Amino acid sequence: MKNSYILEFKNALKKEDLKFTAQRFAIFNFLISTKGHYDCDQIINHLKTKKIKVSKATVYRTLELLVNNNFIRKMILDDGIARYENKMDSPHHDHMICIDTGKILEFHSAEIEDIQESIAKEKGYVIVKHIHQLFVKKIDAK
Amino acid sequence: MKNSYILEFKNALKKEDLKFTAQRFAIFNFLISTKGHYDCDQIINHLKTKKIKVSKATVYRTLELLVNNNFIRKMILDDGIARYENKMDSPHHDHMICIDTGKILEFHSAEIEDIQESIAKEKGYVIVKHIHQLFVKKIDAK
DNA sequence: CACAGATTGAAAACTATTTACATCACCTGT
DNA sequence: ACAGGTGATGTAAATAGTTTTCAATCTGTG
Repeated sequence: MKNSYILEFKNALKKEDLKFTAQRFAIFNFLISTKGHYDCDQIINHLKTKKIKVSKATVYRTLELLVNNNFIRKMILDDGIARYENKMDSPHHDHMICIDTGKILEFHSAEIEDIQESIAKEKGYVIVKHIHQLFVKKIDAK
Repeated sequence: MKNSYILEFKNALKKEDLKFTAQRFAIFNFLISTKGHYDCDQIINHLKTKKIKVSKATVYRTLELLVNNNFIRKMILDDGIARYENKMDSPHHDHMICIDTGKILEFHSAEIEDIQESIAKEKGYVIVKHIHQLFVKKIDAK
């Protein structure tokens, strides 16, 4: 992880008059150093393997903080469970989820985004955010 | 509601060896006669105004039945709450949700669907289903 | 280095949904 | 019409993810 990220994190905390704590940093550090998509339990388990114990409450509180400060992105699949992913190194994208393996791939289409925009505009709206998830399976799987 | 729909419903029940009951029909009838998007509580409340009392458990059980038989469509917004809508008279579409009013509009773009397909194909997948929701607000709202 | 106030962890509270189970209703054969 | 068996319903408890409460602990500042 780039050193500047830690600074950005500390600045974001300072801006909101929040304290830099070991728990907050551990969660930030894990998500910012990976490209995966994790839910709350996976984050706790990962930290546990690193001998870092953080409570569920703190994880959720920190995740909300990181989302609000644009360090990470929250996505809710249709199982209703929230996953979180690094947003700092990754430009906007949407997701393909393999229904057999659970594997999550990313995709992006400027074309789709443009069409979306014009559809909203046509009805007198602007898009604030969007969710676009493709649930897929391998072509060769029978 | 077209009479043939009732027949289709009865046939679907028969096919699964399920009984035609007042509760099942009330829920089916409400959703099939409307164009809106409703969650479980809204459905129960609506039926209550018609003096029909149905338990939450039965509503969920019936909704699952109706989804499986393609009478209705289930959509989960990112608040994690499931909404259900008539699928019989409505071709496939996606949703725009106004973040200020909660109003749900429908949209469809064959162009987007085509691009989606080719994106999935490119990675060796086929799309089984997809979720595409635009969270929007009125252009003139400040 | 002390202290006010923020943060944490544990457990309880919440919310939507699902399940267990006893009761009730429907369908069939008589 | 009636009895019996099976499926359906309602109530309440169980789940599961997430949020909140609150006492104990830690942090940044003076």
